[in-house]
Amino acid sequence: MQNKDDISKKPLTPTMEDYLEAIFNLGKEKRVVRVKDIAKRLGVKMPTVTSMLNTLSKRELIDYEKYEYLELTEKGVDVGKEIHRRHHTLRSFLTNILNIDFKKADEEACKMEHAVSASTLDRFIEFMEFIQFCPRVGLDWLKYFDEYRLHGQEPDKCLARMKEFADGFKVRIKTMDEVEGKK
Amino acid sequence: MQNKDDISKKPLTPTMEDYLEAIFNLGKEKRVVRVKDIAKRLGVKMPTVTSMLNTLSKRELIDYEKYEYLELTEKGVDVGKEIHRRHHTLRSFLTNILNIDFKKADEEACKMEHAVSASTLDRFIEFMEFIQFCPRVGLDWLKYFDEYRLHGQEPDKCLARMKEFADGFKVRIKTMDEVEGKK
DNA sequence: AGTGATAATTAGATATCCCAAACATAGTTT
DNA sequence: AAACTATGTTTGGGATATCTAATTATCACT
Repeated sequence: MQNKDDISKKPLTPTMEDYLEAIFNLGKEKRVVRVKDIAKRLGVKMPTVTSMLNTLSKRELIDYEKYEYLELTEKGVDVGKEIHRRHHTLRSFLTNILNIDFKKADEEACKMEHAVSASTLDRFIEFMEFIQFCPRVGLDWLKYFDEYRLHGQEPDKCLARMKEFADGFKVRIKTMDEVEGKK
Repeated sequence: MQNKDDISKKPLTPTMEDYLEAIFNLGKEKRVVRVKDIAKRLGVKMPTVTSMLNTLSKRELIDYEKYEYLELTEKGVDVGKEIHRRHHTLRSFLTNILNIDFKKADEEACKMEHAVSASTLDRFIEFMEFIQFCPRVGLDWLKYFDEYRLHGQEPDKCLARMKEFADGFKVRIKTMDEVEGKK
């Protein structure tokens, strides 16, 4: 009993998290999850997968009998889903905000997902929501980031962009006033 | 010779990077870098440090003879400096943009620094510069992020904040026009 | 110079994660 | 059903990074 408790308290390694995420994703994509597919997805060989499956099974994160189909337990699903959420969020930040190409963003999100706590991840989400919704700077604003990146902050251009930006802003506010029927 | 080349090509592990960063930082803080200090900084025991020093020495990242003072080689300095740069940049993003408290930001930056490539890091830097300098949304803008986080996007408040924001914007543009002596 | 405290190293063990080679099972084809 | 092919597992071993306990070196002080 002591034993069991210890196991459930021991934190998962990043590697374990990767396996659980992969199994979670494969489970959605295919009828059954195969050792071969996990190996391919994670870039490791099959024996490595088998041994990790034994570890995850001992930790009660998957149901697994050798040569049989495998399934995540409830606990395993929770972890898999959470890691997937982190991956998706971070990749979204890297592609949509920083404008990094998908492949690279995906790779780096995969490493970052183990470094970032749930609460920090929530901040990322809030920040992205903020940019999109309120104040209505909106995604257009990020176009200026693109220009900034490509042309630098040459004062003239910067000023011109600022005006354009402020004008668009006024129009939006006016529109919203009308829509909401307020002064 | 083959051997040497192989060593120089093998990528550094995240752990090695942590040691190099720690040594780099300690080198700036103290006259000499001690095993004890590295151990304390990284939260490991001294024998662990000794064995890593041997590894780093073989890799020609530090100059090290047992019981003697140790120093980073040129190569080691490069790595240490780069990791420090990543750490600093990511922590700055987490504290200044996402408004995460220093301690937590520092911890997570320490893990993130190994996940992020140099080019992605550059994007983080550019993004932070963009927010500060051009278009002059500026750091004030981030105050609205705070409010957003705390109060959510209630339409009324959001509109009010938008107006405030646009007004501040006009003033700034006017000021800049005058400063730059343009129409 | 001798001694005691502090620092550093060696020795030996453990845990994690990975592999290749050999073996075993399951599935498919003839 | 026998043989062949896919897939999965076991065995045994290597690399990395960590620890404790025991040993050795260095430093500072009297």
